[in-house]
Amino acid sequence: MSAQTSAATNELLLHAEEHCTDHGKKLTEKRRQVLMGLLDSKKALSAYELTDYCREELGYPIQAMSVYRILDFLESENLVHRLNLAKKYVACSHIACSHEHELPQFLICKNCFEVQEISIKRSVINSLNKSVSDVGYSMASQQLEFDCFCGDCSE
Amino acid sequence: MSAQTSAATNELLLHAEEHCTDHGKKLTEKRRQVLMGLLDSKKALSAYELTDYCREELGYPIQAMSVYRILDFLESENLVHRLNLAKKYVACSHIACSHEHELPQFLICKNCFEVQEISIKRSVINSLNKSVSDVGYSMASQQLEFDCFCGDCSE
DNA sequence: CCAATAGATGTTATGTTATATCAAAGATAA
DNA sequence: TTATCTTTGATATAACATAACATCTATTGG
Repeated sequence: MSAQTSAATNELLLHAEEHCTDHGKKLTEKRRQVLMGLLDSKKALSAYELTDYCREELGYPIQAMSVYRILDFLESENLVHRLNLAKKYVACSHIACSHEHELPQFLICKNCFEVQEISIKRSVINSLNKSVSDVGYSMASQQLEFDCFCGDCSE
Repeated sequence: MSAQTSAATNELLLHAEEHCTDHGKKLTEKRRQVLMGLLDSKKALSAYELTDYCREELGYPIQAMSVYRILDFLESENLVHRLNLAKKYVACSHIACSHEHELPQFLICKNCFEVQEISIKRSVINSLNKSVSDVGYSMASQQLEFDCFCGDCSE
């Protein structure tokens, strides 16, 4: 539909659809459009930016409320990650992978909101968990987020 | 003024005042009140919660706008930390320390917003920085925040 | 001491992110 | 095909945050 929507994006959307049906869920048209928006965008988008992007760039008008609901759904299906620090959302970079992946860590450029999904060494994560449990706490999630500057935006 | 304001809090307020004057800044009455609110509270507070706390618990009415400005000031003086993940604020736990401290890391209980300020081992931080620079990024801040559960709130 | 100035706070408006609620539309199943 | 469940629309509101300008207060130079 959209000029921006590449063959690669369509390939990923097929994977996402299969992923959903495998779980007895449906990748409806609207859900597809929101995911397409995130896949086509090269950076993290807020829910409201995503409504604009869908409407203006993809030609799919959608309401912010629906976007929030759909993001919740996509996140529950592990197709999308919510970045709490940036208050933005990104498509999972492993949609096409069939295997289970480790929990993701995200580097978010504070300037341009480009997002890099990385895997930190298990030993480092374990050290972190140790520091946390030493004071009687436990990690609520192993999904870590770090405010960064990307190569282009480094001062 | 307030029943809750302990001798320990007053001691810390004196340190804070001295700290400000050393930098040619003033810990005004309102700034003092906001800091007192954070010191008296055992958990992280949002700016709006802080206005309520100051008014209801300490008897100092203050507007949310002023609280935001004052929090900016107190943060610039390193007397207060802004927790981006929780969107809340805490008094620095090292106000009474005269020495320079390492950059802080925070464990924030997702349930009750109790905050634990810890120091993660330098080697772990270095490993993290390495993982980040490996993909061409750089950390925007070494102040790390982790969503956790405290001992009481652990499932 | 007083006027000029800088700094702090008051006040109002608005922007951004997110949730709650109920109605309508669409899909699924008995 | 009617009943039910899921999805989406629509509206309202909450929570968090900043912008802009007015007013008040403290400081300082004359």
